[in-house]
Amino acid sequence: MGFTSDQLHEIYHRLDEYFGPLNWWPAKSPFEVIVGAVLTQNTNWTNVQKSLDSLKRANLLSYDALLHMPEGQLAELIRSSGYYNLKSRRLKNLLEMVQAEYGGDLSLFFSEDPYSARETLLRVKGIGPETADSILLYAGGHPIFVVDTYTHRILSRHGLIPESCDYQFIQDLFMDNLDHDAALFNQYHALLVRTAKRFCKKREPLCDKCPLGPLL
DNA sequence: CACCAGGCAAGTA
DNA sequence: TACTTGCATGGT
Repeated sequence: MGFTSDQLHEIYHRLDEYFGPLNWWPAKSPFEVIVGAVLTQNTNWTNVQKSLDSLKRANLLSYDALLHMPEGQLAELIRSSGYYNLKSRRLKNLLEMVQAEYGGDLSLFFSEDPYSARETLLRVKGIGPETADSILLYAGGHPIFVVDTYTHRILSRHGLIPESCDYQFIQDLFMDNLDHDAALFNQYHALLVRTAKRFCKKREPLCDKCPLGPLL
């Protein structure tokens, strides 16, 4: 396919000029980013924010509090995020891994080589590629590109990739053609999400107001 | 009322 | 390997 690194750079520059800096997941602790990354699986962020507020209001948004909290109590506190039983278990799986393998030291975990850390995250039940990569990029500051349904939708709707390509293919597309720069990957992913929400909604045709243009 | 939202794992053939 | 289904709340 005629997909060049020039096109990936062009997309970035058009969106960056249109939206400006989006400053995603700013001023939050790595721990809070991790919790949010699990809670937001297939779920609107406003629902996740309610859960984070509940935890914070109860003074329970901390590594030790969540690690030791009964699974059922955690489920109640994150109820608004949906799939709360599942996500309670998934959060605990993640914290228990950090406890067992890094003695509960998150910064030690993030000091690992990002590709090793990614394999470790993917071994945790409930942590898939998008959640793992969000944690590595937005909590760990590692230059790992995050792919999501929006990324897939924008590229496929503009005819740049086949509908059928998988997570790894799309991630490789970005990581093989862009500098491995965490700030760039952060902003690029945020731009794609913003663009999809405004101009590339599900079950709608190609939008002629998209800053990428109908043809790119 | 139907549909969507920053997924993932388990089951089926 | 390639589909399908369960998980669940809250906003539009």
